[in-house]
Amino acid sequence: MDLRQLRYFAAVARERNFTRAAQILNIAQPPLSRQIQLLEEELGVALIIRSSRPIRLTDAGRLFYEQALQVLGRVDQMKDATRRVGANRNRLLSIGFVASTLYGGLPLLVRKLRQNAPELDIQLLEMLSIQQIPALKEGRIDIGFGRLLHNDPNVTSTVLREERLVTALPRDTALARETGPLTLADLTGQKLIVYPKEPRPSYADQVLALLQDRLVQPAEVLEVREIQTALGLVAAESGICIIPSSARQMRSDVEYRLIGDPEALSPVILNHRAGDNSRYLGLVRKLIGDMYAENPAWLEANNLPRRP
Amino acid sequence: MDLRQLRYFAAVARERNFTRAAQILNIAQPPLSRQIQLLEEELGVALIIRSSRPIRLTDAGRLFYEQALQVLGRVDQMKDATRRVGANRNRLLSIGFVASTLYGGLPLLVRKLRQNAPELDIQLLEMLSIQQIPALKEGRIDIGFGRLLHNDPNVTSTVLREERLVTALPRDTALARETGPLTLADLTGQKLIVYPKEPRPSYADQVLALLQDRLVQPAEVLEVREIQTALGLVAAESGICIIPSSARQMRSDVEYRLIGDPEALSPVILNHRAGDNSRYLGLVRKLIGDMYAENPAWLEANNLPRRP
DNA sequence: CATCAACTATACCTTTCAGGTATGGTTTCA
DNA sequence: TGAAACCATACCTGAAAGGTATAGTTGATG
Repeated sequence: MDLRQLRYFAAVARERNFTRAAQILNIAQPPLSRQIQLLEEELGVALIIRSSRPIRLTDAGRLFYEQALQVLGRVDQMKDATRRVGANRNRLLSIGFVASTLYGGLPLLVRKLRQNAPELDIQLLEMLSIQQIPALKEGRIDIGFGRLLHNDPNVTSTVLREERLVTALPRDTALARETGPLTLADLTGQKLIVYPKEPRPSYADQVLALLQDRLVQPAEVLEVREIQTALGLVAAESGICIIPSSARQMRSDVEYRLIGDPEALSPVILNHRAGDNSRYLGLVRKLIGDMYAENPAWLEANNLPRRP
Repeated sequence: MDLRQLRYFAAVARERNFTRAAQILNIAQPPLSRQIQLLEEELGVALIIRSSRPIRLTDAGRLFYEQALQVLGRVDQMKDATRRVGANRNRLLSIGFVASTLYGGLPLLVRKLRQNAPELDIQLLEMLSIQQIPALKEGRIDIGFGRLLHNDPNVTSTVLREERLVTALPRDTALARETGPLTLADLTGQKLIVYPKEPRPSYADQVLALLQDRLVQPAEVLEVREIQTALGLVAAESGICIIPSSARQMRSDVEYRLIGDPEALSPVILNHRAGDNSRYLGLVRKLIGDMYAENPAWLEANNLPRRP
């Protein structure tokens, strides 16, 4: 399979006609026919129903068509972005982040970065904590914001803050009617939703370890792929979920209650390559320090007293 | 450019060594070298710094590397999904939706669909109202949930409900301290954020027309790409935004106030191909009817009295 | 129902280009 | 400085993309 075949297929799918598609592609009809056949053979799936005029797509073909358009669009964007960075001599700063840090200061940091270094091309990539390590080592990202400590000597980690945890609860439930913080023990017998399901170890393991250390037994544990799914299930009254405090902002139709236990914390960790002394990393560190020095409301609400 | 070149580049970028990458790819080093050169020529950008051992990537090369991995991953998923639909004889139902319908019943509809038709492979595709029309006509999607009426005779639209609008306001502002509904006239002189910026016409034009009909003049109009961006800016106190009522759930760190003017409504529209009498469309209609007949809290809170 | 135009598949041929081997040039390290 | 490792260039081969010609299929029309 290659991009050429995707382009060919998209043209046929759009036109519903091999002959016209071939004209548009500026090739002859028989090689177009053969390329589509090769594609179908590789996939082992019929994409086109040829015993009708105009031809029709199978369900698999319809799915493939939409996906092919998306991939081709992605490739075009990729070319544009690469040319932009290369042609303008822009410097690239790639930032990996776990979804739950999106509401905990990251947007503000990016805005300040853009103000302080307008020549920077900033690429934001959502990825799990454990995925940031190889990405840093391979140079795919320059810094990562995660929540999991690791022991790779090639990657340096700085705990920026310890963020408090909250329980996300369906509305109109007994726990939701409590007004003060809950304890981990209060969660005994609840149906617990954890994320991310894989790869492991992940934030899910942090939550489960926290409960186990307190000998708290949930009624059931449901593992899901990502935090948005988890919160959606909470909203649908399918269970409760423990999330970092700042991630409350992600969803307004559930209740959130702080967890009062002192160990109910999740670190926000800055990862970068060991020995990296690039000036943009220095700038990032400075901007984070400035942000924390302002001690804004969002920082105070979600975290322990700031480390010196 | 083709996928082969992306795979080759990713191997070189990973290994930092043409010779080793060639071994891994099971080809000889010189053709690998040449393919990378062809890629660089096509892009017009140097991706690799060869005057160092190990070789290094340029910034453009680093960006390209990460993007290439993502595209290759997407292609693998696409193959898997296509094979799954084709091999299992699953039927495919593709649903296009605007982001703001995500909290207005769509997840529940999808869940009910899955229960009622387990043989269905459901593809959810976020796309703007105006993009749903060609997607329906081309068979890329089967149904669409949008908010814009159109006049294409090949696409049938059904207004499911008229959803009330709310103003999203930064916290601790004068308007946010009002407790009852606002009027459109109350928004005079505010800095207004509208979305989506393009393509037009869009929901942004609906909002602007509403204000103009009431001769309401915002201080400024800021156009952004999508609702999440808009709400983020509201949270950052950069302005206010008019959104459909159910989309309140998307963000909890801003205030929302209903707009009391009777014309402050946004239709939720079901689009499908004219004459489409497939049984899944019938099932969707039935399930929607059932959902509305239950008159759940979310429906009552956000909408006008249900149509018969 | 038969015919015909439009369209897709198959057969065979030509051209292009991907990949191979051999060798030259460059970088790094002892 | 020399040698090893590694990347680039040159030239060759064969695989595959694309071409023309023709056979087979569908659907509309009389």
